[in-house]
Amino acid sequence: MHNILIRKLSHGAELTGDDRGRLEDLVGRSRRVEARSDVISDGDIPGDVHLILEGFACRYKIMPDGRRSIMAYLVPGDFCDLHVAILGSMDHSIGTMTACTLVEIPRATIEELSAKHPQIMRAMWWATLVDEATLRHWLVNIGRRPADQRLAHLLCEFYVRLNAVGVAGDRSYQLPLTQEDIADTLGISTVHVNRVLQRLRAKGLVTLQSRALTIPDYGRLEAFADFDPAYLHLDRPGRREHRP
Amino acid sequence: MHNILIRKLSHGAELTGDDRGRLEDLVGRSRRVEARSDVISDGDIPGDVHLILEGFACRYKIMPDGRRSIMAYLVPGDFCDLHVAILGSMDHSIGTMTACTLVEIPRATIEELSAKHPQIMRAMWWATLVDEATLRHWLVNIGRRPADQRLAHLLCEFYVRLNAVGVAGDRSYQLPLTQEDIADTLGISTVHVNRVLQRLRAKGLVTLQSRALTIPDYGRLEAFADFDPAYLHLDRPGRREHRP
DNA sequence: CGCGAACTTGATATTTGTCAACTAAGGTGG
DNA sequence: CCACCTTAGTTGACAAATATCAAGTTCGCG
Repeated sequence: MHNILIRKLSHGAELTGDDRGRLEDLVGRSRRVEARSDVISDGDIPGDVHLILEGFACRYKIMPDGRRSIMAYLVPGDFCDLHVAILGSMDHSIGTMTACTLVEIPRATIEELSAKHPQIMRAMWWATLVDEATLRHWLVNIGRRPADQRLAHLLCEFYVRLNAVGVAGDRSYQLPLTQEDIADTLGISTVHVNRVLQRLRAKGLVTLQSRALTIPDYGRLEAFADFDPAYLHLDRPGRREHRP
Repeated sequence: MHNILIRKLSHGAELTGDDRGRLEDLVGRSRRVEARSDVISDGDIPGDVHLILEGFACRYKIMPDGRRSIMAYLVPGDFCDLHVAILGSMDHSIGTMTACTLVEIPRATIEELSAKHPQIMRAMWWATLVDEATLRHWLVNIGRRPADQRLAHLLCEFYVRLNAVGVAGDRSYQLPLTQEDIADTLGISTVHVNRVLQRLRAKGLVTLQSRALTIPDYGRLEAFADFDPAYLHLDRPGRREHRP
């Protein structure tokens, strides 16, 4: 059941057979969370580390004036709160976009794994580093690109990440976000998202209707957005495995 | 000589005497880098991990159109490129603001430490997590706050971080940044930085002349910026140690 | 003293935000 | 199956924030 976890961590370090065995024996409770609800809230000190098995979620923070800022999206295989195992309490919330299935791994298990299985700790550290690289790219994206490129960049990132976990088609994927979600991600207003989206449509770069995003020519979108997937550290550069 | 490293890592994990001994024996070459030059460049695969002993540096990236984005500042005790030990090549550059003294720790040493000293690896992981939390806060700052609050927030962060490493005064510190640096950090134009700075001055929140920043009333600046230093995970919440 | 970099200022253009109304879509109960 | 109702998406007019350009001015330094 945790193939997805092993697959993810294998990217980050050379796991031994023992490491893998240990990970396979991990039987966290699995938990179902409905769409548009919180998995963990700002200030919580969760006793378990949550891993997404299925669904689509985000990290977000509500500011004192009520505005929301979305700082990351989480797809299957991503950890929600690995950092609390080390850092203490949550300084933001995790909310679902779609219904999600999560595994809850007791914090003590993480502690034990990291004490006794250096390669597993290393792989988790690696996962943290990839998240950090992603955040740096988001910062560049929001800080120095105009709204239309920002949006295009986000859509490219989704395309690559969703393909990597096998939940996207050849030139389209399900994007369970409202325009308000996108606005809170890119730091622009909802109305502006709407207009920018129309501009991208007019340029023939994307189509988005009833949560289905289509990219007629991915290369063109990538060029427009100045997107380079290297920072995601997914090894399949294209989208599907090579099958002879 | 590496007191500063031990001090930093001690925040992140319970180091054993053996761990500390191992860290004390670390004699990396020390390297001097002049102001306004690159320590490591985008695309490099450094053989050493660099740690700042003294001085002030930043992570930045140049975009295809020549614009620059500054994604982080580094002060004494910070790692420049811990991630390349795990991740591969640099996806951004490190540049100095002032002259800096760095230690170069061979990548192999880091590998060995992380294989044999779980607490040290854990502490380095912790350092990564703090950097990540900082990036999330920067993202919120840039994405959802107006320019004057953004700048105030940045100045608060410097105040707390510089105090924690003992290079700031009671209500002032040296800020070796030009207005252009600040612009590239906050994602606004240089001219706008100038105007916003004047507004902060007019409100009596800060003074900045010839690289010296003064904060007459830190509490007021903090409130204005909606700044909460918790994400930095430095234990001294105020600024100087309690001396009876 | 002079030179270059950093800072400052004003005028103007562009991007983005806000407000308010309206339309379309999806879900629910009758 | 339809009427209704709520939420998401769309539009226009206007306001505010920020960018750009161009011309000074000041500052630090050789």
